[in-house]
Amino acid sequence: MRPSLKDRGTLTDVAKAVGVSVASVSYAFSRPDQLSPELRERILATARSLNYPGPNPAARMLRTGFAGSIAVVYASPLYHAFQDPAASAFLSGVAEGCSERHLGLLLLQCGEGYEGILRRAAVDGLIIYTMPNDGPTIQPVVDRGLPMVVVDQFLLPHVPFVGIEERAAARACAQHLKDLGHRRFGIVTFPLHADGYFGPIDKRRLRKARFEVARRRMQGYLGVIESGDAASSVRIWECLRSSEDDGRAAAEYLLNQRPRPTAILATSDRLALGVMEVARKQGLRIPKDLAVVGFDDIPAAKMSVPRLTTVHQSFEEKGRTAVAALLTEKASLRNMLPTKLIIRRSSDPAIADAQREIVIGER
Amino acid sequence: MRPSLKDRGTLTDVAKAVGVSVASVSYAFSRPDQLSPELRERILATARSLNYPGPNPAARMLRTGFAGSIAVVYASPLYHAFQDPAASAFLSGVAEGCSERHLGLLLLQCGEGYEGILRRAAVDGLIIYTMPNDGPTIQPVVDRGLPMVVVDQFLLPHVPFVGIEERAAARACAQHLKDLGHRRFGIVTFPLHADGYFGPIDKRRLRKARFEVARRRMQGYLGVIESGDAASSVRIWECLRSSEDDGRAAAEYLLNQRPRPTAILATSDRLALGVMEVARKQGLRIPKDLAVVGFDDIPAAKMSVPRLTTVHQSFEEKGRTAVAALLTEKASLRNMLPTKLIIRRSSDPAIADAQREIVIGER
DNA sequence: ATGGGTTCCTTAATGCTTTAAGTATAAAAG
DNA sequence: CTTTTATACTTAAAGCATTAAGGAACCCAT
Repeated sequence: MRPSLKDRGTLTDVAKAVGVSVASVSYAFSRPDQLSPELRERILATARSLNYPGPNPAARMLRTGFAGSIAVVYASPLYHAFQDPAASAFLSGVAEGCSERHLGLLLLQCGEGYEGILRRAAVDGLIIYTMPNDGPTIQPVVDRGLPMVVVDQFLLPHVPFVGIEERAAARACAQHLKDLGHRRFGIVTFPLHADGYFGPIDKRRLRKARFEVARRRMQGYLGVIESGDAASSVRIWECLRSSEDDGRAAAEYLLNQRPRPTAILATSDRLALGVMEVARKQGLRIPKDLAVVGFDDIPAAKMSVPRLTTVHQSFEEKGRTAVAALLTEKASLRNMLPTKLIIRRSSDPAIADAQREIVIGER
Repeated sequence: MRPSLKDRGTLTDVAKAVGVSVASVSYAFSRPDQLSPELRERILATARSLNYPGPNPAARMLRTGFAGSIAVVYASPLYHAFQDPAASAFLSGVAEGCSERHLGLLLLQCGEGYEGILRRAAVDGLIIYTMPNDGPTIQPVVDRGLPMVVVDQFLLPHVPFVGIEERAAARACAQHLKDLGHRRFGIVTFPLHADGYFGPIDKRRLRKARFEVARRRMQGYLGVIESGDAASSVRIWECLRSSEDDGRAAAEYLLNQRPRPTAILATSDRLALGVMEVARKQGLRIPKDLAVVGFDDIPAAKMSVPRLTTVHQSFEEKGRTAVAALLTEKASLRNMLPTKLIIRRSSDPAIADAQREIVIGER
């Protein structure tokens, strides 16, 4: 039988068995330079024979105040993070940052029932990712007083932020379509609120939006669409999640409006891909009958037919930056990463297939 | 300025300020039923005004012996886990299991330089995922005496295992191809050893393989290929990773052998997809000139052209099962999940496009 | 008035380690 | 032979909380 944790001794037991002080045993494990090699080996050998599992992590942490890992706090169910390409890429970047520094990466969900673990998690810092702006949810986390960073969401006072210029990027998308002559728009967005609603929405719901990223992208789109003198129309559909399925549902609504929109802006590529699928099924030619623009430039965006016009941003870089900002004493409060508008065939008939894409905003 | 952790007090300080015992303060935070609502509110209010961040997780853990999270130990660089569809799906299942039970999920990398964090990580259990059988790497982890589960790798004594019948599933793939008349085979596998080699390999390297999953799948393939009286040939290429790129490299080698193999078995779908790409570029028709079979049935397998014949397994289920096995007192030592051979067009010309697939081994 | 049951709070033991500072001994320097 | 320096180990003081068991005060029924 594998010896269980309970049968095992402590530093003190090992010290007694060897006949040295506990300090020596501690040094044997964590500071070899403080001991003669012989004594160290004797201690480690005795430890092995006593099935001593090594210094208790909790006691060590209590003493040193250092946990050796950082947490990412995620608003949606945790397993979504592994299914959504954007979240997945972000976590990939965070993981890279953690690995480099030999830190563990703790994934935490927040929401009702999870306050306990959020308060008790043994970590050295927190990366808060895309949480809605609902006071109570985040308060226990903030109260811990741990180093924090917020990513792709509303700001917290004195907490470094990592993200992109959402509004400007969204404006570029809308402007691109407007320049092509479009005047009747449809917008598909992932949730603005965490209330489980999906369907068409009005301006009021928009103004009170709790999810900052969605709110800003909408502001960007609408700012452009509603500016200028040319008459323009816009319909908005809010989804429950950011998936192709949700995009399909949105398209069913938007494409049945009369007059039909000639261009659809989606706050994510997955939504846009769902829209394109329905459009194609309805016999619409993209981009001739309908222009579609996504957001994020996930890998699938350049493999769709036609290729999807979208805003490129690097989620991996975002993850790495978040870790760096978390661990830097005097990190900048605003860490804005660059974006580029990538014009592909789904919006612009002038893009030949050989040309593939035009990049705007490259550095 | 946000108050930092250092300025903050302890349970004792709060107790003194309120004029009660530390026990009462502790109860105020973790066992409300032990206190009158009035006293509890008074304590919490004082705690807030003192900027007390709540019970210290390390101290609590030291006392209770419970960390509130479990770890997944991953052999490759952590960020690979977010890029590989199989690993990602597995973690998704683990995440689901953790969320359900309100546990945190700690991602740990193993390998040189990571012994420290592996020994010190504050968790209640460990899920060991696809580690190679290289004694020293895993020993410090095993020595901790924490509850463990191994997944998709070699067995450890008295440690529950979660996985599939690798050999049988691989046999089914090879048999399927043999039944179709194939006699000249190519095999593409992800690493058998952790030594960074890639290229053609011989039987000796195969026998000493350190990665159990690859070893078993190869045994399954070869057992079928080399049985019976009909003369058959086989060439094997070992890759550095399990990516489309690696599959392409393998195909460059295998498809240039003369006589050319008529069927290629890949230990993962990503490898198989890479192979198909190169085959197509070389003007080979699949499945007419070359049959290709993958493994895992990742989402991309049914979207490729032609669709990919493969072995279906549920990684999500594997993740959920692993968590359950880890947390169950008397978990079975062998938790074998079902697989199905999914025959699609990439191997079988008889599969019409409308038919899509034949499933063998469904329960 | 007595006994039993609650409710609310306190006592006190315990969990296990890290590390600055100190001591003893031996080796090197003067 | 004394003094300095280095090495090897020990002393002892934190670090912060949980929880079983105990006690005081009160209520209710008999």
